[in-house]
Amino acid sequence: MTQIPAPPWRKTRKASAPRTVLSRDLIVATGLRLIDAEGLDALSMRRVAQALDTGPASLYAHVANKEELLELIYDEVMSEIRVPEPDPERWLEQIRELIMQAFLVFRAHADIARVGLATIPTGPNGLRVAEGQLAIMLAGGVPPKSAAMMIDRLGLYVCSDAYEGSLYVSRQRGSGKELGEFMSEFFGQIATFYRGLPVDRFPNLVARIDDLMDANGTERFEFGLDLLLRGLVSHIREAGPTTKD
Amino acid sequence: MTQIPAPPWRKTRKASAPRTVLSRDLIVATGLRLIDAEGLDALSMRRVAQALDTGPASLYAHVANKEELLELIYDEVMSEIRVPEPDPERWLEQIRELIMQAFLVFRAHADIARVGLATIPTGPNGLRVAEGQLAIMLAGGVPPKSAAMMIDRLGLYVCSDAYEGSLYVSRQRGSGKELGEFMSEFFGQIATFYRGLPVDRFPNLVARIDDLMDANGTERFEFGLDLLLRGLVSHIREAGPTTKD
DNA sequence: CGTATAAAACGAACAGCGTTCGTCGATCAT
DNA sequence: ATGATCGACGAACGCTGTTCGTTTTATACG
Repeated sequence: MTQIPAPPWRKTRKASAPRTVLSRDLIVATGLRLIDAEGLDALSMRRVAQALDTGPASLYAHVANKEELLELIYDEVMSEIRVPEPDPERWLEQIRELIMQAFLVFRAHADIARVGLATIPTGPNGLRVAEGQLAIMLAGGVPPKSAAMMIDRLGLYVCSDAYEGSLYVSRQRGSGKELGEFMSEFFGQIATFYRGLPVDRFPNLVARIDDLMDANGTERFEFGLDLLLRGLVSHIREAGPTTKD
Repeated sequence: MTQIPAPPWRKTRKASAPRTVLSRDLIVATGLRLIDAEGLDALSMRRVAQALDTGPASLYAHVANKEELLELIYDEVMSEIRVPEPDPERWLEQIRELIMQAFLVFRAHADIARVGLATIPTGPNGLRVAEGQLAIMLAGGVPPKSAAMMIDRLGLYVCSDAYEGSLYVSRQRGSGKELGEFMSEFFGQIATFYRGLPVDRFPNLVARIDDLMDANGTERFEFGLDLLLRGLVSHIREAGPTTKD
């Protein structure tokens, strides 16, 4: 909902700040900074309050509870996603690029995807991105019902993949090691585990360990995204591309 | 020195109360029962211990920590999934049926999918299911690397969808209402919210609310699964179905 | 049969969590 | 100047996962 900002000519008194000046935006920004720096697990109301040099109770004047704070932070992250003007000729590429962009944004703010997975987007930026996807697909001639479903599935896919990725980051954070070292060590252990499995019960797993292990996160994500988009095209072809609503 | 009589508050021997016999399996079974009955959020080490008429510390003799307990419960749930003997002619249907079966199992034990999403499967049943998928796809002529990726993506998809579904169950549980009533009320609120959005900023969302809202969980899941499988077939056709490893 | 030893069970406690309550102090309209 | 309103905040509640040190039990052995 578009809300009218306070007219700047209204008395800006404020100046004298005897108490610390809290605000919703400041709390959200601080929360996001903490998540980026220390991870979602480290984000507690107490921690945010501490970073703002106050007590936890003070936050509740601006934010209903932790869940609302997380949703606000999530929407703040979504603001980084840019949606293009729909081009009917390039709708498929546009969707692919949009989703890849979202993937990269979630990667950058690793842990925040855990929040998105648990939330129906109602913030301005979440709505903006959904509207953008829908506009692109409708412009490209995707049947409305399929487009609506697709938004849902793509959103789930992006968030869930980023979520999975964030778990490794969490573990790495807990281990204290550097990321590259942690990753190779971790996957080395997994590979060793798989290699030690009884061949009679898991012949294919053991035989294909290298195939199971060698793709990195981005490759896996793009593979799945490619499947979903190929599938959509195939689905449209079959159902008829010019279905009326 | 006068003999001090035994202080009456000193231990009274406790009578002969045969200690409860704990075991890993019993703890896991109890944990699963509690999750089904009260939800994952209600599962604490204290709650499990209480159900077994003991203290939380007693559990740690059989289970390393809460995470390990959850993984054991998760694998226990996976034991309900049956994998068929690979039939090269029917590989695609077999995969589809297997994934749908997993979907239904996760639905039945609502909250457990949250654990699966956070875990690389290393339990016997997780491995069994993965081996089964791989066997079916390899028998069907899917290139090994694609099959390996597919296992990963399908697992992520099933868990993430079930996870999302479990969130509604959690909220319903918290609200105290009956499931059907809660669902229709909840989605009614969402629809109302979307309908109230400013049309100038979100024209397509507002115009397509019914398309966005009307599919139920199972339809959405099958839609996405269909996309992934269509995409796989398309991918194989393009890359060549008989690629050597 | 009595006793030593290892394993399991356990009570209590620690540090941390989200959230609420009641109070205090500052700002603003009158 | 004064009363009302609202943000800031200290303290507390009930909960969490986990650990420590101790007690109790079952088993092995002389």
